[in-house]
Amino acid sequence: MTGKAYSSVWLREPRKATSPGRSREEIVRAALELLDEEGIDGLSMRKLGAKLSAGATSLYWYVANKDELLELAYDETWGAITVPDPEEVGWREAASVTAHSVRQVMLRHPWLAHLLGRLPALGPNAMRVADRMRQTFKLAGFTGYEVDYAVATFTAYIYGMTLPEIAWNATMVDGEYDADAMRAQVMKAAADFPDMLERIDMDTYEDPRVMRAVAFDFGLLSVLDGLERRLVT
Amino acid sequence: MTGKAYSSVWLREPRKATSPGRSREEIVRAALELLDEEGIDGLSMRKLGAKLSAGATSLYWYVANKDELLELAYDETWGAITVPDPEEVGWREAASVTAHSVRQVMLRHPWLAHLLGRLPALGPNAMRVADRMRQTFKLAGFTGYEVDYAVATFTAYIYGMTLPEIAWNATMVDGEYDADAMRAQVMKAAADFPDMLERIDMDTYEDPRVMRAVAFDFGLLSVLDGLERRLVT
DNA sequence: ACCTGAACACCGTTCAAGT
DNA sequence: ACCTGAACACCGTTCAAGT
Repeated sequence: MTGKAYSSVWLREPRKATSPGRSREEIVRAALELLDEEGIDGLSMRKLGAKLSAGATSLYWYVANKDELLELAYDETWGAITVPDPEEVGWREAASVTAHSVRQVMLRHPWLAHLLGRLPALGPNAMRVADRMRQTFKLAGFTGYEVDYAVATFTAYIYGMTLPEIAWNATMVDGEYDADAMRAQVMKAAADFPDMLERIDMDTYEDPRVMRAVAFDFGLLSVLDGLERRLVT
Repeated sequence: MTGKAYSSVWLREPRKATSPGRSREEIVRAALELLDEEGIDGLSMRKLGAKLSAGATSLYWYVANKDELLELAYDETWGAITVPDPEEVGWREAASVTAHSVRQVMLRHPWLAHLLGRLPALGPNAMRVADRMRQTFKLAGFTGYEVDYAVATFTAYIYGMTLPEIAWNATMVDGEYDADAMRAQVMKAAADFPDMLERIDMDTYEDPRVMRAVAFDFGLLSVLDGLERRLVT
């Protein structure tokens, strides 16, 4: 039992770029547009083909399947992330800027939420970011496996915090909800839990955007403090 | 523009349970089996219908659509989570046990990864867990909005850490990969990043399960320490 | 009150056939 | 080397019709 090799776009040679016809870049760019405009369900091979005035199945010449295409689009978004050089700004500042940048990019491309737990991130852009993160936490003083643990904890926080935010935006903002109706209904759901009700009584639904941002900073501070504490003991 | 009301299974009255025919519980149970056995793509209304020796469309009598069914299955899994009473064991112990319990349940139902960022969690079981978590962090000393921030940070960490673990399991274990081939291929992907290569040179792929568990505890300790630090300042 | 089958409007992917 | 259309095996959901 040799097992089948793990497969990913990045581990295969791309079609060599010849001049005529379509190109992989063109296809990925169009896919990104479709994803940003219509979300994860808005991207189908047929629609993408149509957008490029091609048959849906022509795309399979450039890309093995839809997942490969998503991997390419995925990595593209990693390219937009700012990771300052920790040597220049210090590790805490570098980590903080990175965290906010990842959050912003995720909020700008909500369809990323559907890919994060599903596709490997082995593309060059994702690698670049991962490498910089490692440097950041090494500079902080972590060594050996602890560098990985620190990076994992840090990114886990960012993902875990931003994912529900995306979900919220999707159901609330896009769903053009009625704030008061929503509030009443959540109260009903929380009816048996006095502690939950108490919370809802606060002005929770006032300005969710600001709330979310404040919460993010609060948690980020906590996580960085907690990681720093590992260094002194 | 009044906006459409936010909708969720929990906010509608269920069909009243009459004796004959199928029941919502029966359907949800069958759906859970299908999800656990075949994953998120294994659940289709047609397959589920067949499993219950019914026409696929019969299910629409009990459930408005597939998402509602998923919401019900989703909440069912929250029922399996252990949340100790913080008054009895102390807030740090309660938080720690809860974190490990959530991770275990997620690993046992990997399809949860696809729902976490997508569906609201307003079911009774999810509410129970959320309520207990709030109590835990209130006991720790948080007040007002900070209770929410602390809970959000805590759960963000758990989700963010476990999600990639599920993804890893899905591609690696289920894909019955060849460890050495995998290793070589990731090296190729990381070729331009000396820092990444250095990491791969360590015995990273030795026993991922243990590594993951250690990493989880490391991060959990950090997050709880970081949150605790918010209380003293 | 509950269940059905047919039908609609979609999917991703394969493949033989074209240029 | 690149593109095509037809075809296969699926989807979720609606709805008129049955009992």
